[in-house]
Amino acid sequence: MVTQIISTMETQVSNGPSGTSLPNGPVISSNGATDDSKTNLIVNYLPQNMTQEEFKSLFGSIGEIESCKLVRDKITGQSLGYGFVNYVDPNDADKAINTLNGLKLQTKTIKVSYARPSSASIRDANLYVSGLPKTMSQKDMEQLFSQYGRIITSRILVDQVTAGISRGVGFIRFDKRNEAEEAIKGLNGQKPLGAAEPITVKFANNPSQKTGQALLTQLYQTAARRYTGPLHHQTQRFSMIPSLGKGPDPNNSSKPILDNLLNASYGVKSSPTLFPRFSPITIDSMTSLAGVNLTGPTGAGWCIFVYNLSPEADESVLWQLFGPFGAVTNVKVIRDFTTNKCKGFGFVTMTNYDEAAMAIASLNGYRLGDRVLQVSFKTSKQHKA
DNA sequence: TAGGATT
Repeated sequence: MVTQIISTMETQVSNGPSGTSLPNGPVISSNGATDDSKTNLIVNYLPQNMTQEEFKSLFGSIGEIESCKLVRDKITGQSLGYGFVNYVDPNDADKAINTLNGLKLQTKTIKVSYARPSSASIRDANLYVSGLPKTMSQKDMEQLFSQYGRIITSRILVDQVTAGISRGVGFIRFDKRNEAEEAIKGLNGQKPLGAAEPITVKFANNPSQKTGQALLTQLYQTAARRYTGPLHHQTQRFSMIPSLGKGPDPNNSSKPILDNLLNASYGVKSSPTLFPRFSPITIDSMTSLAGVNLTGPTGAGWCIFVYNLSPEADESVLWQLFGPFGAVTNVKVIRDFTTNKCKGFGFVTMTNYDEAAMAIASLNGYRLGDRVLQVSFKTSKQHKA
């Protein structure tokens, strides 16, 4: 059965660093070791096909990175959908959380938060819960489990076809493994207050522990994508565009992501009716232009010219706009040297032609606040201008 | 009855 995630509600407990802070630069403790609790971030819910390079490019647009790593499966090399970014400056880590947490990339909404110090005690602390009453919300479930420790994430799976009815199964990740153990002891086989049936609580399987068949399937898909490009879900991708006009994801408790940065242009009435719908004609006409006077796809990918950005626009705006369409390798806002304000345009590099074409077809003419964007493949003529 | 949260 097809399922989807209800949400990735944040817990009330802060995941932030503790201890004394310095205004700038790495924090050095008395024993000489660097304390990266204010610079090291964990990034979750990354798109499956995002590469290390794209990952670095996205987070490097915020500030200087000390190190970053997209975590991969040791055997298949596939992304595990999360990674770490350690900034040089704690202020940039803070900025990355404020501007990139909640960013929509393809079908995912990424989560950016401080990484907890690595420790054996925080591993294998994820629980699988089944037999939950269908009426139990994510909050209800957290309330039930929170007596056993600090909850890092929780989710309830829902049926897609019945528009979000709980399937009665979910996950609870505790901060510490021993907290998860206590929750199993206390809740497995117990009936929640008012429930007719007892719930089952056990350690979740590690998602990377796949069956041989699943591994083969994954390897096959990986190989197939090398030749045919990523699988496309155009309807899904397009359905995300009107959401640009709706502001931050209400399921994500991050601060209003881009509102401040964009003169609240995401928050006001960016009418979906003004949004140019997918047009096969548009795509065909662009396809016919390929190779005529475009700069792509040399090396890094297809370069896209974005015109009529506001003076306040920054790189995260471009990630926000183009990320949902596919692999973005680089974004650049062109700024005035003296004022550091955006000069009204920028560039985006996308790996795949069809994803770039789709982004252009969708975003050219898109109203961003009180501005109408002009989006096209970068041409040699524009390059000279 | 199945998510990609610790390099």
